Amino acid sequence: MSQTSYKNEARLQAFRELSRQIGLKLTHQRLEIFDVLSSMLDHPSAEDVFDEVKKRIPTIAFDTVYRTLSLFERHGLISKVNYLDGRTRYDSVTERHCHLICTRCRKIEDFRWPKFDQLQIPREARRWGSIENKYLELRGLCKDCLTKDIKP
Amino acid sequence: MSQTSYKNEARLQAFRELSRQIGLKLTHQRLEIFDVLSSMLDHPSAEDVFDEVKKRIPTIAFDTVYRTLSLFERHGLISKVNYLDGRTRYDSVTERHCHLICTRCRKIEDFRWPKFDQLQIPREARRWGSIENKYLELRGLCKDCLTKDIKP
DNA sequence: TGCTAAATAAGATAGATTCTGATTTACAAA
DNA sequence: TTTGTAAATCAGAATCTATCTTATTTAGCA
Repeated sequence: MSQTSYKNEARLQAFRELSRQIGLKLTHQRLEIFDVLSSMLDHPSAEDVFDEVKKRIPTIAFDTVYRTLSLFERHGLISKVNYLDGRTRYDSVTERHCHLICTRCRKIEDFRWPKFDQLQIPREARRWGSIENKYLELRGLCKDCLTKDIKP
Repeated sequence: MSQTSYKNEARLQAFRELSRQIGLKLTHQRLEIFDVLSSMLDHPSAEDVFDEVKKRIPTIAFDTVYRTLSLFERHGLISKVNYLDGRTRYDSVTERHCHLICTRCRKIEDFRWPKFDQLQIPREARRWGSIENKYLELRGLCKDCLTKDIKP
């Protein structure tokens, strides 16, 4: 029925497969939401995703997008960025990585840091309980904002 | 005028000194807010701090506490924890440390990890811009929640 | 093809954060 | 010490993100 040409058929196929394994129903909305997020590389908020999906499914409700992103994240199909500008931002990349965050323009970039990934968690932390996730943000000013800073 | 006996005179003295350097006015409210936060070791939210401060200054406005914590954080006098349960949580400890966060009971504990602090930031990240802050959370289940999990 | 549990739409609600405008206060300078 | 002024505070309203409710629709199975 939908005439959408998916931007990323391979990732979408993997998504279908994973959803089936997890037991999530494959609705038209979910496929579009995932496809839209995959094509947005700037870590959009739920509202940003909603605005894009709306172009494909005009009747979609914000709540559906919001709830669906949250669902995907809970099941590890996507990841989210915590940086507190009040709104959660999402990322279709789930491989281990951290984020470079510009505290001025709020741009978020993915970043891989194998040395950090390999670092063993100290015994003291392991005694605390069971650690399931390491979440790292590197914050500062991106190059653009730095140069703007010099000549404002 | 105030009969409050500050819990931590030494830290408060350092706070006064730093405030002066930064150019922040030393109001009765600010001193109480800082002192209250220093005495709370469980990473309280703005509202938690407000509830405590209210016992000392019954007329204080929530907005004042909220804005003041935000101000302190911006100037590095205190730090904040990002974990998304919707509300920001604060910490009077500003020395480099990271957080152990229980995703079930939402308890937050400070944790020092020198090996991580010493890790050099890769060139790729330094090219991105100027990194001013490394923010790390270790998330999982604390011992209490783990044992509850076994016998519910 | 029909059944049923799950998903969606739409709008209301909750809850955290921020803003506005009037009043008060810290602190510097006279 | 007194006074002037910019900054801080109070009180409550407004905003904005996130969540809930209920009726309707749909995916996936028998």
